[in-house]
Amino acid sequence: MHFRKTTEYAIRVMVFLAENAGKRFSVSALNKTLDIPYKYLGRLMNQLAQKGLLEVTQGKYGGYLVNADRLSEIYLYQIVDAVEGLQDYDRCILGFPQCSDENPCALHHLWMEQREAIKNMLYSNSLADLLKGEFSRL
Amino acid sequence: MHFRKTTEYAIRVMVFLAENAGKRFSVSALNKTLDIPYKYLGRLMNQLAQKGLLEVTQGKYGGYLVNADRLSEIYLYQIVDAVEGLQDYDRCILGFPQCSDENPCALHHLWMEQREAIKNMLYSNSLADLLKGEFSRL
DNA sequence: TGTATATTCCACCGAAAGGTGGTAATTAAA
DNA sequence: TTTAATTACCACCTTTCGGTGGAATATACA
Repeated sequence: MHFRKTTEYAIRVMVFLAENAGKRFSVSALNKTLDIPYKYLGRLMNQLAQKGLLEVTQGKYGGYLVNADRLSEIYLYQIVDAVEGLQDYDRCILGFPQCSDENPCALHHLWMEQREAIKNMLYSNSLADLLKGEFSRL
Repeated sequence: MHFRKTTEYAIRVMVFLAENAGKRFSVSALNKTLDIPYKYLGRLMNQLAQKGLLEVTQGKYGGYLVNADRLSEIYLYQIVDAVEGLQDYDRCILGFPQCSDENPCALHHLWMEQREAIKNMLYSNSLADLLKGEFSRL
């Protein structure tokens, strides 16, 4: 049970940029401080920028940044969605396509609880919440 | 956020054998009813048998079974451990090696809650609990 | 003891995730 | 207008996971 490594990277970068909101960082700067492979990070940053999760400027002195006034609009689920998608959170843990509340598999209720709790965590916490250290629950 | 496919397969088989405790099934029988690739399943069954999670007899009319009186001794965490290991449940969600309760990353407390809840689910529910549909929490 | 039906074991194949290399395009500023 | 620093893009490499093929081994029973 784990997030993809790429998702881990994405959250790491976004949290870092949130902590340094408004400042612009090049890929090589991020690479040095965050210990994420340079080239792979470059591709990831591009992906996050295209999803609108951060702002990018090209050319010399260019780089990536997150604006301070956007921190409360960027939720964890958006980061996860941008890199690995959210499909997993609607899937039967045993992979039974017919599994549902009405026709539950042996782990359905048990798993639903966990899955919904995680979903809730992802949907109710923005970057701003993380920085404050005051976490939200729906 | 998901279990490996192999873990899904393992839980699926174990739950099925639990529901049919005491009966012996060949790989091809399991393959037909559980929709898991024949050859891959064979390897998985062998692995589960070696971990002591089920009993196997070789040769004609051989196959795999779980004894009814062992259902309350086999916990979900053992199945997960047998196939993908339990390392993930002690890892920082951002991959920071120095992350701890004293020196938490921005998601530490939030993530700990979820992680511990899942751990708790895995450690407190046996196959017997699943069949009864009466789930346990520590 | 021969045969059919099993598991076991080993090597390989294929797809997906993670990671690298090279070059083109973009831009600030000397 | 040239140069340096940067992102963007494309193709490829490596590792891991999921999956397959085939032969060796075990065993019930006719």
